[in-house]
Amino acid sequence: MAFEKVATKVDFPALERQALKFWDRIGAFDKLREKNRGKPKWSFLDGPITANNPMGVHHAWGRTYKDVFERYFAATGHELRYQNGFDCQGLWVEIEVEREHGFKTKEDIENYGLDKFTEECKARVRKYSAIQTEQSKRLGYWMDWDNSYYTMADENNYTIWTFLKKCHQGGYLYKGTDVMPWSGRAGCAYSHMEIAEGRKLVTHPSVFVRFPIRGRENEYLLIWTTTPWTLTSNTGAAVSSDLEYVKLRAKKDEALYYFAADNLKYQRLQTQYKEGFGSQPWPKGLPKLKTIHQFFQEQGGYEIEGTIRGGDMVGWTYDGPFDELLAQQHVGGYARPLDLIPSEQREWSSGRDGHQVFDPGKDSKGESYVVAGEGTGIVHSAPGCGDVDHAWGKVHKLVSIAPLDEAGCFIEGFGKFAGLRASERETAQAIIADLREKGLLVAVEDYPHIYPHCWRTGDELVFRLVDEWYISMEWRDEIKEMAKRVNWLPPAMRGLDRELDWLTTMRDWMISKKRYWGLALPIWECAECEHFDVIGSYEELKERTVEGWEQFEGHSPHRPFVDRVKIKCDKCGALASRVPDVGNPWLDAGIVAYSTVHYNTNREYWDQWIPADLITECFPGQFRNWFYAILASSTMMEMGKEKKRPPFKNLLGHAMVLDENRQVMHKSDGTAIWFEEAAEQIGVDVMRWMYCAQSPTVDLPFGLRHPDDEVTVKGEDGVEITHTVEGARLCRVTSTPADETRRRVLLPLWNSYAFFCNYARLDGFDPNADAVPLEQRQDIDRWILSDLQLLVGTVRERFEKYELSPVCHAIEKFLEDLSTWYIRRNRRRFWRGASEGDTDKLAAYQTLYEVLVTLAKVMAPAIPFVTEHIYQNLVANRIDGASESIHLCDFPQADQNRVDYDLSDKMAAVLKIVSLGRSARTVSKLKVRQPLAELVVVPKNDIERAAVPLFEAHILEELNVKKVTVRDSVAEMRSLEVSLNKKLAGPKYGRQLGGIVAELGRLDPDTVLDTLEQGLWVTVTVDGDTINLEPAEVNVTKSYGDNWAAAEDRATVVLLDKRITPELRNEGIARDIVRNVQNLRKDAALNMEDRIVLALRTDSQPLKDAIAACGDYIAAETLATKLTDTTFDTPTGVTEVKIIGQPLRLELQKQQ
RNA sequence: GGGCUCAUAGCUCAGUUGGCUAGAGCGCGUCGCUGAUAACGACGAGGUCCGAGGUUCGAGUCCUCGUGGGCCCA
Repeated sequence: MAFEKVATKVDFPALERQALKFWDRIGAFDKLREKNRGKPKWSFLDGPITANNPMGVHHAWGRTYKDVFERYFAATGHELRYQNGFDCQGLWVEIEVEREHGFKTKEDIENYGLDKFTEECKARVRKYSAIQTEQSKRLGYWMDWDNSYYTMADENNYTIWTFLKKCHQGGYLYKGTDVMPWSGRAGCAYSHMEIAEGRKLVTHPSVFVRFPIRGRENEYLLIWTTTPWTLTSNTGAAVSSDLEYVKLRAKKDEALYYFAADNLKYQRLQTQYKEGFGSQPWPKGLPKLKTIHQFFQEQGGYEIEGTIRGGDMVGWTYDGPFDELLAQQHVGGYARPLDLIPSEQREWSSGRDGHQVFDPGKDSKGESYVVAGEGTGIVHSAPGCGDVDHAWGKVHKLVSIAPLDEAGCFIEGFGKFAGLRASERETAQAIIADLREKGLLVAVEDYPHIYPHCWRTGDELVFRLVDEWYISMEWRDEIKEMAKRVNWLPPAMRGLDRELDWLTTMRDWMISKKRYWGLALPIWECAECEHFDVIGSYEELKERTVEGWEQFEGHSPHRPFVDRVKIKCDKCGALASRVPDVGNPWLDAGIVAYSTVHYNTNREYWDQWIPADLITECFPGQFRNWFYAILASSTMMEMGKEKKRPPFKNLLGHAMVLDENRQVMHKSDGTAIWFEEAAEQIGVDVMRWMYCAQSPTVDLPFGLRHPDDEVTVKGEDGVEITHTVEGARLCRVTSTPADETRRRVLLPLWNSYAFFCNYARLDGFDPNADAVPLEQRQDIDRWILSDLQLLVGTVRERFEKYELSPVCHAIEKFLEDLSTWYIRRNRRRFWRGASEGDTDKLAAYQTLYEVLVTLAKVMAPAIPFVTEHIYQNLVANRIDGASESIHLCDFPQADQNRVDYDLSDKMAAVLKIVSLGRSARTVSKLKVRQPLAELVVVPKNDIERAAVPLFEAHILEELNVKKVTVRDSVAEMRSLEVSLNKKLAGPKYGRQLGGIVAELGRLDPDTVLDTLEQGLWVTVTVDGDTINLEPAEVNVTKSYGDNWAAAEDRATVVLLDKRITPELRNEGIARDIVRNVQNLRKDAALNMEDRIVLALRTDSQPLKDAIAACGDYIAAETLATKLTDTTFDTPTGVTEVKIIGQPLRLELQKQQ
């Protein structure tokens, strides 16, 4: 069966949709799994994708990696699991469901009903996981889509219970108080992992406040803060013992102030004022910050009365700014009842009685915590309002005063501030007014800084003392050991270093969240004695239930049903209830190396698939998210085992997808590109190649979405798509990088394939014919086949190392050689008319056929669609016993016996010589159509020397010369002129310049050239001085006379004979005529094989001469049966052209 | 202030264990090819490989110190 004709214009998205249908029809994926069943396993573990929104192009990079590696390892004969994962639980889902209902507060949810609410969360996850599944299929992502895992599944949740029980058994699980970033709107704390998402530049009123020192009349500590509300809860003032503090006497009221000497004239945020905060500029209209010196000058001036070391201030006590508040007067701190305050703190004095100056000491690197700089060198400390303060307070016995409730508002005990929301601007103003009234306010200013915000509600976060559940990180060293057993890729990312860095600095892991939709923490706490226990499985819970089981049974372990189950307290026998908190979602994702591989339910299966060979995800954030969570989970699950298993062997990270201008794309401003927009406008193969070829360390500038330019794209079966699944209007997407990729990779591949097919089809090439033995093929055939083996070897090697970008670059290089040299050089072998027993032509077909088929197989993992199309036309149904789909074929093997390094070197030499020859033509303005008599090559080595005769025919044809000769030296054809580079030498030698020039002229030019080529200095003697001239200071100009055009590359020289004889002139004209006739044939829509009669009319004698001399050549090249100078009555084609500036009329008549 | 990371052509980036005469694409300029042709190619200009030291026979590559960007954490 003949090959199908291939159009040179191609609609890639349409072709991709055909391939999808084809795979569906033949059940390609199932057949692949069947083929590989029982073979060695290659295990991929998917990091769950958040099933909360449709997929954008930023998701597609990682998903492409996943598919490409899976396809490669399937093609090399491995059994795979193909399990995709969806991340289902957490605040992000709640927020969207809340939004749909217009809920504002947590009460709204409780009033609505937890059962209905969590059911809707589940429904949302199901909806978007279905959408993402469809989108992923369009990406060509081959997965076992009916078997995706969901982190909300029972097995996932119960396996986390197992994990948490192990934590508890190890003594690592505890309930703690800490100061956590808290969102009043969301009503919950954020773990430190999460707050990074919402950091924004904002301006807050910051205050300089004075604290009266007790026992020192009219003397004050000067402190500074950007959060005035925390002053209500001040209990301490931190200084550095090593720092020098000034005593400043203000003239206004004779008050004496203490603060760090360096701060007096310190210009705060000076860099930011000039250069902005990272990428964000200094806020418009905000004045530059003043120095403390300026404040006091403006208030009447000051005098410095001396200095004091911080160490001498430690132990001083002072009056707090809000000592009148009830909260400040409560022994042991506020606002917890005394019996819930840790016992060692119960004796501590109240805030009011405990205000003191202390030195928090130095950090692990020996640096003081308190430094001069932004503030005053005296740091206001409120252990109930700041995490650092909290830690200091524990050490220095400063009580915690916690002013805020769940909504972020002041509680009772804070006087007139009760009920005010801490993050409101008015609250700060009320505090400031109060300070002013009391005479404690020294200065107020607007201060810009980057401050954490709730990443979902946009609320400013406040720091709040909370009860939360923690996993202690005492075992962090064991996680580090686990991290070290993993191969972190790409090496340039230094992933291990980053992870170890995180593991070193990370705090205890806060795993609770006071919300509704998520893992039910399996912690049951006794209402009477506060004893708690952790349940490790469904069975264990069932066993220990004393109440509520019947209400829970049959439900997933989610709120509210699991909350109904009560157990008996081990300690006091009272009823214990589940703590109402849900779990941190990274627990859900962290456990998947156990839960989804059935650790608890099918250990044998788990044994076979873990550790996974590969995980791959987008880098930013994952070191403290999934990479961390999965390592921590596995470390705990393996604890106590003799042979501890890492969850995976290789971790491949990649950078982010940005827009074409390297800006982050946002859903909110319409710049985020939806997957289907890109897929149907750009084409998935193109996108996939972009992702694969990109270095994983570099952000990918994908393209641009034009939110004002709405488009309609054709989907499957030609159905028009106008909106995304979520209802967003489809918009135009442009991408210069994608256009370039298509032009540079996909089109050359396509054109090469089309070229082959269209000739093979006319010639009736039979791919099943006996192969022409290698030794009977041309050298150029053996060369491309040799390079093909090398390519296959390289690709396999890089794939095994998970280095996709070099795979693509090697393929691109090969494709370029194929397209611009092999096919270009061999075109005539395919064109020439069919004749029996033309072995050389058959060899050309067989060579190109093999190259194309192998190349398609090599490229198939990356671009599965177009390679399938090529395979279907070239192989399937044409070769006996061929696989049905390219993705059912084995990945090519390199055949070392066909590698010929010597031949590759020689071909590289030819390419260089030809390039030099073209260069010589270019500089002499001798176009290639003009034949020339001779090319002289002076080779630089034996490879070049041998390459010239070996590939003589190609050189002659490519450069259009009559002969090529090799010479060992061109010294006799060359004249040299030595001169001085006066621009360099002038300033250096001054007056001696003239002498140097004269001396240079006396030297033997060949010797000078020889010296320079060895990189040596040229020595001359001027007026008795020996002068050594650098190579750069001496120029040697070479010339080869009027008859030769030269080009050289170091030792390689080519010379082109410029002399055009009348015969050569005629031939050149003939070639110009042929070219114009060919154009005319094409314009007249003739078929390649159509015969013509050709009429050439001209008054120009040179043209007539050329036609007379080369008529046979012209006729043969243009398939003219006859040449004439009489025009036709009804010509098939007519044109007037100019050859060497002379007019010529061309007419042709098609022969029937 | 600390950690990580980056710095190579006008732009975006390659550059393996040190072996380099430092490359590619885009852009720019000049030109060519002409039955793969709405495709394609060649040639050219353009680099103190951020700076300074060091190790080495040899450094874009390794080390130290700076400078400047980015990210993260305080």
